[in-house]
Amino acid sequence: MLIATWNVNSLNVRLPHVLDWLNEHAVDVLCLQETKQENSKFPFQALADAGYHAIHAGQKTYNGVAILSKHPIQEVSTAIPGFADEQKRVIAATINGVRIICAYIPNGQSLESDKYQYKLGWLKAFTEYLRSELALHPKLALLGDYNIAPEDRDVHDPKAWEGQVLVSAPERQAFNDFLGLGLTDSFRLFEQAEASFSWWDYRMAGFRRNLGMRIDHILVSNELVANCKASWIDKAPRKLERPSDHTPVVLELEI
DNA sequence: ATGGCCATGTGTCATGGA
Repeated sequence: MLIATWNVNSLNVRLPHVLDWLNEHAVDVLCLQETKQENSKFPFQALADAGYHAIHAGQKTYNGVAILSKHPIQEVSTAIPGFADEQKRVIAATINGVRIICAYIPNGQSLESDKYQYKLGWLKAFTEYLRSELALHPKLALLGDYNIAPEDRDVHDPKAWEGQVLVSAPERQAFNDFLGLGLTDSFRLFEQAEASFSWWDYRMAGFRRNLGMRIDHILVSNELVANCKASWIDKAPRKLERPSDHTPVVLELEI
């Protein structure tokens, strides 16, 4: 099956892109971030018409995560248990026997910001949540906007970004802690072009000049590594009119 | 050419994104 993640930066604006993309690629599972709408506004019907079940944890203006699936969605969870968070950033479900966790990890803004402290606290709680989920579900995939570029090769200009948010040592440590739990960056299981990115700033002609970052990831548990057949970033939606600043990341799983 | 965007709602600016 094909699973994918895409930060759409407003599903209200991007729904036509999402429907077109689903129609073209027929992925089995698509995790969305930054839907930026309440559940009552979520386009359940349009997605059902396209052949997709959907679950959504939304809020007005900010955040919001969803999982779309061609297959039945089971064991839904919409938060990190025991972690009080006003922001809708996590939704999880079991699909075809695979635990799918869709996450929108906080941005952090800058190292001096309160939002950075929130990000680090969030990552700590999320890591413990992942640990418990992995114990319950050996077949697990974590998809989403991590707001972390794990290595320098995931950054267009590592010198310019050195020590900044998205690449700082504590953030990269948190990413490595995920790996330490028994997760693997599926994108790097396969040969990839240099300067492969999933996000480009709207400003400074970032996309045209490929001034991007790879911050959207699909991590898989050890038990799924052998099932991974291919992974790629689909840059096509980033070329459309009124694009999201992120583009989809896809993993082919032999399930 | 060293700037340059976009979405939202509180709305014609401020805030957040990354």
